[in-house]
Amino acid sequence: MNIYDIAREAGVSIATVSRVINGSNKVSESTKKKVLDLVEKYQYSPNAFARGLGLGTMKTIGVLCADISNLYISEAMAHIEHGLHDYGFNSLLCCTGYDHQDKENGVKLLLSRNVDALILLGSHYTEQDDSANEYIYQAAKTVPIFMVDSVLHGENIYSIACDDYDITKLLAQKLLDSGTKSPIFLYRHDSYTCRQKIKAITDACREKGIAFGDDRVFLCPVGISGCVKTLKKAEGLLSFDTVMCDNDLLAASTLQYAQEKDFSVPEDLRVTGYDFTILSLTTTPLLTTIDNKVEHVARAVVDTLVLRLNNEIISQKTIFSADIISGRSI
Amino acid sequence: MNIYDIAREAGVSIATVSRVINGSNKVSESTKKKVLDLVEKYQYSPNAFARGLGLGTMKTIGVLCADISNLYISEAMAHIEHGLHDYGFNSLLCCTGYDHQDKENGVKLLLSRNVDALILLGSHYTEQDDSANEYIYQAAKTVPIFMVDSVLHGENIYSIACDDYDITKLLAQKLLDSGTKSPIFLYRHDSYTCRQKIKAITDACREKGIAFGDDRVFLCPVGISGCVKTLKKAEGLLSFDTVMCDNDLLAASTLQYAQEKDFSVPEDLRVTGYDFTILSLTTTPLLTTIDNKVEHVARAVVDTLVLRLNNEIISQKTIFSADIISGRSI
DNA sequence: TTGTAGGCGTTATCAG
DNA sequence: CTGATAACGCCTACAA
Repeated sequence: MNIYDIAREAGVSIATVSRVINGSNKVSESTKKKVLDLVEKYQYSPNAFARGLGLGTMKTIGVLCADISNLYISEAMAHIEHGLHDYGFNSLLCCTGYDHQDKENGVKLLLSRNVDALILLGSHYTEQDDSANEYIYQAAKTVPIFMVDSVLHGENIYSIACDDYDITKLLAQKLLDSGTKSPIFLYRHDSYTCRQKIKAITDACREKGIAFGDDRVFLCPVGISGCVKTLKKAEGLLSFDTVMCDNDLLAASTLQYAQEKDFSVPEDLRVTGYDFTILSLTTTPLLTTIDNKVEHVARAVVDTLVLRLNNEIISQKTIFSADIISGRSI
Repeated sequence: MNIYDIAREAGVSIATVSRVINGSNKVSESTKKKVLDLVEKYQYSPNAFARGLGLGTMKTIGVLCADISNLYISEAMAHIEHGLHDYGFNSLLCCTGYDHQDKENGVKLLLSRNVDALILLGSHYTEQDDSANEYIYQAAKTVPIFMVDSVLHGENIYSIACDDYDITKLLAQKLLDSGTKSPIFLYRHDSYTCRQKIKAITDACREKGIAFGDDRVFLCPVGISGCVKTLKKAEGLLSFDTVMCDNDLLAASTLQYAQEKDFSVPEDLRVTGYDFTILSLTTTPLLTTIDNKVEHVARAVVDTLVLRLNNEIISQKTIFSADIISGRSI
């Protein structure tokens, strides 16, 4: 069933049918009704590919993320999808994992699907070595790119994130002011925000005359057990009274470690998370964490994107300020 | 840059370019190289819409879910996306929420985008009143439909799920055999699996001569606080020594309630979750929960789908058996 | 091995 | 208000 079939049966031309479908007002009520009745009767719906070919768009946004099962990412995705949906856009999802080549392939793949824009969700898409970001600059020549939770400067690239440096520094200062003498930092994957956080903690420590070097930063293997193992190994290398984590899962894992060691939190060990996910509300004790405003960020991404696709002038960088959520873990 | 541009510059016809692009072997090495060089030079990639129009497919699978930020759903989605990706399919995601009309609209929307198949992810897509499932039967006339975690019988509809009834009954029996006298059940949204679980608990209780009626089944409002409130209200209505939950989040929330009331788990109150999500591993005590094999299910969905699209004969119903994961909450 | 030409189903631009 | 027709860009018989 295509537009010709409808046109034939209605006794009109395909142009008229098209007009009716697309709500042109230059159609008489009688013919409009005739056509709409047939559309209803046959449940006709125009072929999306043909339409896409003609219009040059299928109103689809490509969304890349490293891992949709990540708590923060999936929540961000929920908001983004919802927002895009409201504007009539669909989301083509591509989970790339953390490998650089796979990310590059993911971008290429979505571009080959003629998406209208690309959202790079999560701070794993900005590499420290800027030449590794070349594929993003290249992609930006084809469609506008929206970086969520990382900042990258370039034409047709828009960044929406939180002030992770500021809030982490504030949190570190708060910890140092209230008794922390020897913090360590845990992360699972390198990322833009991760680097910001490490820098913030380093700066806060320096200002208080406390040592914080690379030796106090630990990369954890996968899983809760990976984190626990890392902490046990760390014990042998240095002493620590505070564990600041790149995300809530690492923090929750640290709580499990504390339990195993029979440390009480926060008396024996202080722990902080990040992202203010549901995990921070279900642990014992509740986690002190950072609310990085996933909903605001998501809304900003969608709004910015839609404006950009309407060729309006928009800001290349939007930064929200995060909040410290006080749990019972510090 | 389109196929004509490439053809012109290469001094060949578009047919030849097309052959090269699509890896036909009936092209001489020299012309192949000439074309590929230009493809590389201009980074040419065929227009996906035109291709889709001609071939009748863009190798896209529509995936509907109620809420991608749900822990179980997002994990399932991660596996499904990954599997589809490996087979060269892309995932068009649509989060519908729990409202019936929105689900129906979601299906219609994805169908209008000419997806090759539809995955209905999560047990919220099968309504008790079968006439409410009519939209699914209708959709199945257009594309094959894959129900994940719920079972629906119909032409071109394929169901992949776990034996939620069996495992829940087993869990309930285990509880009843080890001291539980007055269980209650908590859920957040009605669903196929939810109904299975209630039935299983009811049957297990009846067999032990224990009362379990509708008065022991509670619908919780949103959030941890919603669950806590529900439990506090329940206290006034009846007594209970065990809280069986429709998912881990409700179980984790119940632990928070227990903490507030200064109940120790499992001595004063026993709690069980469902889905074996990360939550069950980060609470104190660890949750006893059900592993409903998200990875197996996801793999089966993808494999079944791909076979079906290759017109192979496949089973309409695949059921995995779930496992009880022993935590410390019972 | 290569080229020609038709078809995929719309939308949009002109005429009328 | 309506219709004829040209794009849109690709794939693929069929011919050469």
